[in-house]
Amino acid sequence: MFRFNKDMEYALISLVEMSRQKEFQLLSARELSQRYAIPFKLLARILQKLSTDGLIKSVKGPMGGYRLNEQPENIRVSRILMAVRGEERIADCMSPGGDCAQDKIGCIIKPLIQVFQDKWVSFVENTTLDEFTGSNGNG
Amino acid sequence: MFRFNKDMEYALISLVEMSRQKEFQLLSARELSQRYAIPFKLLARILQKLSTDGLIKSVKGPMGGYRLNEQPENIRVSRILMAVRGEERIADCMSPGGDCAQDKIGCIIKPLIQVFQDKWVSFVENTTLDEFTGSNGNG
DNA sequence: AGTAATACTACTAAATAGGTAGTATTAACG
DNA sequence: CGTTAATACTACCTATTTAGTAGTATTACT
Repeated sequence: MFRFNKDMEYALISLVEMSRQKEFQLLSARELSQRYAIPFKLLARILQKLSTDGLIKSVKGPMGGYRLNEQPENIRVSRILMAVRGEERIADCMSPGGDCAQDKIGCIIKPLIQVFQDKWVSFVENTTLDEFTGSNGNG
Repeated sequence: MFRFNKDMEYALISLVEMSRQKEFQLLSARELSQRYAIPFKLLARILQKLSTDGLIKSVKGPMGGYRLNEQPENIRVSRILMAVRGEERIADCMSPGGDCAQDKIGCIIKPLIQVFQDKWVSFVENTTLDEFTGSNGNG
């Protein structure tokens, strides 16, 4: 819980790598897959999601590949999450149809969850890719 | 991903309910389980974790139950997470042994993940139970 | 035509989350 | 002192989600 899953990790790796490419230069799924030992088909599927969203541009055929379709400073983490995962709620409690913890009065933890939800959204909206393209860890 | 799971929901419900009790008054797992239609044994197990942690105090025997062992304003969400789930990392990338996305230089997304991790920790450290004991939603 | 790339969909395996069951321990109460 | 109602602990099972695999279609460079 509260973890980046592999899909998100792979998407982030790909986007950071693309942000390091020269402008208009393409990066193929095969190249990325080999460089980071990511299963090829799995990675391809994720890149296709990013492409469908418009975050990256795809070029088919030999010499094809992907490149960023936005400036890194305009790529919000919220958008990456949306492209990879679609709409998501922070708890069942927040669902519209509502698998909600009801007593006779109402959902007792909804106010709490709402505070979390709001802060979380604000965080992912205000964090962009360019914050991370600088120095490299060695983990 | 990035969701409260049921264990956390049940823990939050229980703690908010206990914070509404009169001082030293006990609330039993059975009562909570019935009030919110939470499976009894499952809830009991979670309450035992909170009790082991010291967040709540347990009293055995007939007329027994649980009560808060701390003031709501001193109960940080980080502590509830720790009690229920134990130590957790925001991504495999942050593990010490490190299932990390390595290229030849180092882990390419570690700086990014670290920013998230830090902000997340600061958030759960600075959010306490008393922020939520006020008005009730009707979810 | 051959090949190397993306696009799409179905399926399978592994891991996690959610729930069930049974037994032990404790303490109030008649 | 036995019954009962509570917590404590552990093992197990099921459902859902995550992660990975496979195959085929499409596109475009050579």
